[in-house]
Amino acid sequence: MWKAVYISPMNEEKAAKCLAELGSPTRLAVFRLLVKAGPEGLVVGDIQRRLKIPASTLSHHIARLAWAGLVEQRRDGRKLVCSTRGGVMDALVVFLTAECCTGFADECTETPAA
Amino acid sequence: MWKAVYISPMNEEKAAKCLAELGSPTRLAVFRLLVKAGPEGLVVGDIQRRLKIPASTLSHHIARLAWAGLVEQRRDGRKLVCSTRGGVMDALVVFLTAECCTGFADECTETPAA
DNA sequence: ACGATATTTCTAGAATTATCGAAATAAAAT
DNA sequence: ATTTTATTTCGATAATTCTAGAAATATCGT
Repeated sequence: MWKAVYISPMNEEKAAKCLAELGSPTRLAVFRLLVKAGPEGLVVGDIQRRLKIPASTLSHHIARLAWAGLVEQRRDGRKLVCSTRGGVMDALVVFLTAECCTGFADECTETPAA
Repeated sequence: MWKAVYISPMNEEKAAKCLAELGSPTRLAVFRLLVKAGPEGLVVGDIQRRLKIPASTLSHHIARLAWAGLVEQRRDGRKLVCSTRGGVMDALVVFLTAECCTGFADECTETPAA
């Protein structure tokens, strides 16, 4: 089955921004949790309980993911639901595939045996 | 045409490392130059001339890319040839696609019209 | 209005990173 | 041997980022 999806525009600058933000192990963990959670997202407190990091630290990291456009937040009462922003990660993957992959993967120095 | 390629193993920790290193605009630019250059690679001095950054700064960034396993260097006389390490970027893209993409790209908040 | 809950903002110290000139190293050319 | 070319390592400074406690804000339930 095929599906038409909108991939948000990506360029080198935006890509670097996304890559840098995802480059923090903590933020990558947060982001992966949100991906698994799907469009319904996760409440900040749930993320905190799962990753066991102080609220202020987590808030900082979520803010950065949001700043990079990777995550969005919507308020639901006193809870803040976080979810990934559709299309951005897809765009990043498309960008990396087109601009940063060689297609020469088998010229790798690391052998499958190793 | 299909081609069998070896994709080096990837995990969250390694992915974060690669993402962080590629997250620097300068390093992303270096890496893209090397991708375009292909398996033959580029001499450090050539990269320096193209990007116009001081040698010591460039050396630092290349060292980080190498540390993350994204780039390798081989000596050719007094020149150092840099090239991307095959399979790593491919592995990163595979990882991101499998672990960080939702498949819900069209739930994007940003409309194509905008 | 008050207390409880959810989350952010403020603040600051510690750690990391970026930048680049100067000195050091390595290999080639003379 | 000395000089020239190519690149790295060193060292110092500036800037950024991480971390987390304390205080502030916002919302809900009573």
